[in-house]
This record gives sequence, structure tokens and C-alpha cells, in this order.
Amino acid sequence: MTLRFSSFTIKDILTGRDVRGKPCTRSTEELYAPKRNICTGHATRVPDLSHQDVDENRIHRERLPADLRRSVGNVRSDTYNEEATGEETELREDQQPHGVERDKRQKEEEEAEEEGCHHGGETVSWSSDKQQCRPGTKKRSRAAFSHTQVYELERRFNTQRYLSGPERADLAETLKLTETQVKIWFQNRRYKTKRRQMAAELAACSSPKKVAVQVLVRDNQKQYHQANGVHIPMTVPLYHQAYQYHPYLHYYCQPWSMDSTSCGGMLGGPLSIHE
DNA sequence: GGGGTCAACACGCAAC
DNA sequence: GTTGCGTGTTGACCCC
Repeated sequence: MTLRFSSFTIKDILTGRDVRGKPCTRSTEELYAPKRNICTGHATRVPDLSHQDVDENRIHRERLPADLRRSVGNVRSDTYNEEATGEETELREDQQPHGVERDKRQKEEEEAEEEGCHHGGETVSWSSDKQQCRPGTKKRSRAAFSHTQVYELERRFNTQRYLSGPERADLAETLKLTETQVKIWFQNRRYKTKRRQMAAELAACSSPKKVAVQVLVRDNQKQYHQANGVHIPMTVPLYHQAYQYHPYLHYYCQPWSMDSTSCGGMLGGPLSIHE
């Protein structure tokens, strides 16, 4: 697996060009201009909810039904974005869950729309009941991304673990998602990757053979005993030593390819216990 | 019914 | 003050 990290410069960002040199369809101002929330009437930022906005939105969301609260909290741009009307349908077709589940949800969505509960083209995975449309009921909906969307997100993630603003906007537009959704997806994806990596490390390093302890207890000539290729005193998790400061490290030090050279080197190599 | 997964959310933090 | 990130949690959904 070869990895290539697309590079971008400040200029790229400022000029609104993405990595491929393709001009972005939206200007920076457009990207970050506050968009008015139809639910609350408040202007909310698209990229993220800062503390103030989070708190502000939280207050408003508390008074809103779950579906509307989600629109506020998720900043689903479709809700108040002009572009989310006509063209939305082409990929939305693909966004829906597949098979029976998809039919069911589609039907429910249609029914909901008939009842006047319009979500503005939001990618919503509808629950079986219709409580979402009733005010006062707290039910959070969870969007189910389509296979195509997930595939593209994964593909992009494999090449780039972090996206710039224009890149995110571009990808979001391509996948017919909001920038927030793309941002959250990457956030969750990074965290998921990290969790799995840490779990793998834990599994790999918590093997019964704790050779390092043996070396510390004995006052042998041999200061370092290497067994099974593991000679790392894991008193500190690998993550804290490496990942935190080298976010891309896991690409070069995958748990499944962990050996004495790849990770041991990152950890400073053999330790000199004796003077 | 319990556990796993995942998008969304909450919160604290750092960079600017 | 704004913005995005890491991290942990929540809630919906699915599978067994």
C-alpha cells in the first residue's frame, strides 16, 4: 500500500484551489459565511460549532424537537442552503440505505413529507416511528451514508488524514454532504483508527512474555533480552510517545507490521540500564 | 435483550 | 474570539 499525501499551500487555500489545482466552486467567503438557520433565525457557522455557538445552539436546541435540533446542531446546510434543493436528489438516491431498509425508510420519509415534516433533503435515516415530527419528543436521527459516500471518504482518508477547508468543501459537495458531516466523519475516522491501533498495540504488547521486567530484575551481563522480536518496555503506551506528535505515524508503524525496528526505533531504541 | 457500530454531539484545548 | 482537533459520550440502528 503506497501512501501519498497531497500537499497544499496557504496560497492554495486562500485562492480557493484544492490540491489538484482545481478551482473550488465556492469562495472562502461563501464557505465560511454565516448561514441563517431557519429554525432559530440565528446565524450559525458552517465549519464548526465553537463554544459560544455550541452553547447558543444548545439553548435553542433544547427547545426544539429532535429533528429540528439536529438541523441546528449538525448544521446541515441543506436545511438553509439554496443548493440543496434540486441537485440533491441525484446522489440522495444513492445515499439511502440499501435493500429493504432503504425502501422502508424511503417510504417513511415520503409519509413524513406528506405530513408536512420536511427535512430539507437532509440525509436522515428514519426511525421506525414518526416521533421525529412531533414537537417535544427527543429523538436523534443518524444519517446513514451510502456505500459510495463511505467509499469515497475512505479513499480520501487513505491518502489524506486531514483536509483543508477548500478540500473539505470540495469533497462535501462532491459527495452531497455537508462540510460538517465530512469534518465529523474524518474526526471520527481518525479517532477510530487510533482506538483500533491502540487496541492492537495493547494486544500485541500485553503478551505473556514480559522480557523487559526480567532484564530489570536480573543483573545479567546481557542488558537487553530480545524475545519474539519484542524488546520494548511498554511502560508508556506507544501512542503517547509517538502518535501524539506524529499523527501520521500509524501509517508507518501499523500494529500488524510492528516489529523491533519499525516501532522500536520510534521509541528511542535500546535502553542503557546499566552504567 | 445485550453488544457492536457509527454519525452526531459535547467539551476542553491549542493555534491563530 | 474563531476555528478545528482529540476525546469521550449519546442515541439510533443492526445483528445475534
